[in-house]
Amino acid sequence: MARPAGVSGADTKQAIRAAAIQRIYRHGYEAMNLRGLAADVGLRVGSLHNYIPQKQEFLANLLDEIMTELLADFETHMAGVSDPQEALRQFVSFHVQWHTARKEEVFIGNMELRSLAPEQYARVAAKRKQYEKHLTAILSKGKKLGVWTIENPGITAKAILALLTGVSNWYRPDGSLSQPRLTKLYQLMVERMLRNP
Amino acid sequence: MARPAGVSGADTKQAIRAAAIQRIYRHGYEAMNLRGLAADVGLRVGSLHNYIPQKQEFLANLLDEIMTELLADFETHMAGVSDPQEALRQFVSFHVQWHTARKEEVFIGNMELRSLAPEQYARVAAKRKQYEKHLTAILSKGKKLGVWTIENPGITAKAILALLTGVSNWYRPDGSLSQPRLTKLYQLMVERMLRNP
Amino acid sequence: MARPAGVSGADTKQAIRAAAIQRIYRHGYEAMNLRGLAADVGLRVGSLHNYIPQKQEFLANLLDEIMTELLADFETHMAGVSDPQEALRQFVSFHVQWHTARKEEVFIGNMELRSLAPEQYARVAAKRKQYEKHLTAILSKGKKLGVWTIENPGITAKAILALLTGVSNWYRPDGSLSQPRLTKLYQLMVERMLRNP
Amino acid sequence: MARPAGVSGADTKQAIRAAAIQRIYRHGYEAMNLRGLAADVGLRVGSLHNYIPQKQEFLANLLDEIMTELLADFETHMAGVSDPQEALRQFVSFHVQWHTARKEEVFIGNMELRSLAPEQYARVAAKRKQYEKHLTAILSKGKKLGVWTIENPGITAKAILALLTGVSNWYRPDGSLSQPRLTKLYQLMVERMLRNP
DNA sequence: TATGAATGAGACTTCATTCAT
DNA sequence: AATGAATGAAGTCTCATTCAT
Repeated sequence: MARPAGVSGADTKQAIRAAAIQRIYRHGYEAMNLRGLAADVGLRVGSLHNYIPQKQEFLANLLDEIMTELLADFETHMAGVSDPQEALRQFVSFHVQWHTARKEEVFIGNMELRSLAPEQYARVAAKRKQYEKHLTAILSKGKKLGVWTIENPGITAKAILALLTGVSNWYRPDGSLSQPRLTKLYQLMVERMLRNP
Repeated sequence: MARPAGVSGADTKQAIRAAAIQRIYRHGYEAMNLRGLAADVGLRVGSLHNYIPQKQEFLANLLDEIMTELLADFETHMAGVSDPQEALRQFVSFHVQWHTARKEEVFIGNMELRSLAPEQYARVAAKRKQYEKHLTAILSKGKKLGVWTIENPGITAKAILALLTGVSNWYRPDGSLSQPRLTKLYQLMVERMLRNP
Repeated sequence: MARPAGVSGADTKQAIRAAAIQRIYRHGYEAMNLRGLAADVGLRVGSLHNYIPQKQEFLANLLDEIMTELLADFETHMAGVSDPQEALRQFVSFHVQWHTARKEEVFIGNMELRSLAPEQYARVAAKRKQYEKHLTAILSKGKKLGVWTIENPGITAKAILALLTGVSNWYRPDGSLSQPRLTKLYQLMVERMLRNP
Repeated sequence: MARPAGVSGADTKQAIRAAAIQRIYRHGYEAMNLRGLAADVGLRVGSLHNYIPQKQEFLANLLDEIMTELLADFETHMAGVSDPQEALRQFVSFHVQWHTARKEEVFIGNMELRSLAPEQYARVAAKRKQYEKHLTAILSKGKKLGVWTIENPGITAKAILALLTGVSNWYRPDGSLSQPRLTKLYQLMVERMLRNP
């Protein structure tokens, strides 16, 4: 069959992206086969190749897009904030929100780096590092201003990121904990960790 | 061909286990192919089936063994400790040590659950949950005794686990940070998080 | 989309033909894919089907056209020649010229017969045979008149054809050898082969 | 099924080689699909990959082997011959014999070079060139000694090769022409081409 | 006339697995 | 215990072809 009436390529592309994210999240990139992905969006496997010429490139682009969006959203969120204590609160609220709202994406963004070719890896890992550096910078600034006691801002940043990212492992939007309450909890934990004695 | 002189089946089995852990850690279970695994230990793929009759079962057993060892080691480590503050310190030191010394194993123990069949999954996940419950119990006890301010021990346990487990993402044994210093750092962070105001 | 200004269907058809000859010459009919052919002439593969409804038929027509042109040009070239020695000289000059000027076409005309369906094959091969018969007739006539010593005109014709056609394997129009000189060389070689002792 | 009783890999390898030569000869490398090749030798397509890991490499090796054997046989045949007239006679008899006895192989050795990757091409083409140089050397020597009138030994070598190789296009071992007679015919044609006037 | 979307057949290749030796 | 030979299912990808727009 040729092109069905009223079908737009852009819609299909979005559907494929969404389906791929779910499959990669649940079973990993290697286990995501194109046959299943095609079925998810109502295509035959041959048709998928109009949208995914190479599975490997598709993954690299997907991860790159995710990290790019994360960074862009982050910069929007943090615009105009300079006080480190406020910046940290905003960082936590941003991170918790993104990592609960788009947990599948951040999960594969962290996990499937290992499935990339070296050059692709470098491209995406650099963006991941950049995000981490934003947090390190906030901590360093607070340390310099004396608002927190931090011995090693680099390690502390990694620890905070691990702590916060862990939320995506268990949070359920339909659970008993509201987003604002959740954010508050994590802000408290992080602030206590840095508190002057 | 007959068995080459000086080679014991038990040695080969250990070598296969070690090679498999490295491969799964680096590229995931789905991407670990038996041909490559066989090559790692100097066998042909046909011979591997003397040790690994089924790839899927092999993974399930591997994950089960890892969790079993973790729990056994944990119980040994914690024997005779009952004070919650001391218990928490010991939990942190144990966890950090295990998750740096055997980071590949804990990583695949967390990640590759998704590659298990439902029944296998249940078996392993139960042990993982059991480990988490040990921490929750410590926190609950401390809360009851009033040594910490904890609103939700369940969530706090998850947060602490995420925080601590994160160490396996970046720690290098040949880096500048010694194990005791690392442990001390994480103990401090965790204690501050729970400290009464 | 509508037809771009200044583009005529006949031009496109010629461009496709030229591009196809180059691709078939260089990598063979089976390796010529329509996507690449379309790209060569600035079209998408879907548009190509306005000009090439069936790849297989396209090849058959192409080969048929080539042989038809060869025969027509040959008959024009040979008009009015009847003396066998002069006829042979004209045959050589014609063949060398055609097989250097249009070497891609004669090459695929010889090689890609095997890619035709039986019925298509018969149609084209008959024309090829007809060309060979012209040479055989010249040789037979010369033998009867006693101007050459030829034992087997059929085999000799095949040998001369192979000898002459070989020129297309190595001749470069921008090389050091001029067309007239080249023709003279081959005329000499052929005449010597047939010379009375 | 596993290994059938009494099957040797070496036999299978030879059978595959023979079947591949026939298929490539008849329809070209691109049109030779592994499914059909497997069927020819009574295997499933998956089994074929024990012998042909990569189709492309297989072709390159095949062509390389053919040229290597041709050169080796040639050197054996020409051992101890130094007089150029005798050498030319021996060249013709060798070439005609090889190109009738193994015409499929020489055909694909000539034709399928174009299906090779550049590096593979260079490897095989060098051997082809080497063979041609043997003939050029014979002609040059005869020219220097004054036994033949040759203006351009390079072109003459190409012409002779084309003439001789053409035999593989039409010779049938079960035809009316015996091998010795055939050889004699071609020796005569070649000698006449070079004869002093 | 040109395009983009879709198809289905078939290509090469990978892989876990089986089993006679 | 190890190997080589074979299998079949499944994987990614290519391609000629169709057709609504």
